[in-house]
Amino acid sequence: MMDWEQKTLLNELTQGRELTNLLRKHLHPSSSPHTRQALLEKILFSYEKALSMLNCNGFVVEAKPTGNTLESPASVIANNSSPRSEGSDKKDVFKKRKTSSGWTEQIRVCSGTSLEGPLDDGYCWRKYGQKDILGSNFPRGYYRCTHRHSRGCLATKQVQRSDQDPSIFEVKYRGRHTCNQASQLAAVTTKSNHSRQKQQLEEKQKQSQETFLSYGTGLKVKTEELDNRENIFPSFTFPVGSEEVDNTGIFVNSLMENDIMGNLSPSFLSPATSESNYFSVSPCHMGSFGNLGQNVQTSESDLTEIISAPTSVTNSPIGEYLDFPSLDKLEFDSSFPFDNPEFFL
DNA sequence: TGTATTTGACCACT
DNA sequence: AGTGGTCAAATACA
Repeated sequence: MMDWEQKTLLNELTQGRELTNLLRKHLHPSSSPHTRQALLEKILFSYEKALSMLNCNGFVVEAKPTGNTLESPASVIANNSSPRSEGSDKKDVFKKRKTSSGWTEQIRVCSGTSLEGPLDDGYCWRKYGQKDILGSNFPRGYYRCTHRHSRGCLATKQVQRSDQDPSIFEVKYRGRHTCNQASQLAAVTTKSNHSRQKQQLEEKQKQSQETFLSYGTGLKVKTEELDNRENIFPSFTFPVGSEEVDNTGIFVNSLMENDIMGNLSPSFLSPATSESNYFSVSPCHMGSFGNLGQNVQTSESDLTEIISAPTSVTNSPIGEYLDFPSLDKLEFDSSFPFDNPEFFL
């Protein structure tokens, strides 16, 4: 009997296949390029989500030996080989202990004088565990996305209060949020007026800014070193055919929402100093707090703001990721092996 | 009553 | 064997 993850995986793959067939029908020159691009993004998202699920469940999709993957490249083994599933009446789940190398992001949040706990980072988290950690005065809380089951979102995070400064919460993010990508893509495909999007976003930012202010001052976020950055983009692919700026915007939009906004939740933070890994919260992006939930759409213009942040962030992992949207300047050789499956691994 | 949190137990990893 | 991550039943809460 299939569990929900398998169903979700199957659905994503099936959807990818159907969308690919649909795209094939739209390859006719008379078809709208926007439609093709939208279909392409949906296909990419479906496969991205499926691959993400596989990565998080003990499969290794990465073909390249990176030395930082969760498992060796040779261990492309299905999770049903787990000892726990053998001769056990417990639920057939794969429970693999995650090592530090599996973390995709480490963020330190200081909520100033408030000791109420870490800030809402814009996503809905559900606590599923708490553990006393050796050498730490405070227990570590384990959270996963509220929409893990309903939308197959595999994002998780750990929150632990700092021993040195109890007002500091160390937040480690893992996995990407896929729970809001569908609505995001739908919004992109149905909206062509970006200025209107920006206007709507600004309104939301304005409304939620008051909420942010209630959190107090002194918020800072520190990005830690990423042990294996390929986990952030486990199957990163370039957009195919960037003949239009809008198309690239769609790509950036979806990718940012999926990977940056998911893995690096406080990605709306702007760099505070050029030499520090600390990020101060820029009020202009704080609209993301509290209401950047599953259905909030991030406009291209807003993303551009984030992306075009000073290059000083290149010292940080976030900065490096924020640099990638300059892909819109990339040009692909017509001989680029898109038909080579290895490229997509 | 549905949803979120707590918490002890289980299990993988080192 | 110790430690940390996750599960799931019990409990709390709106």
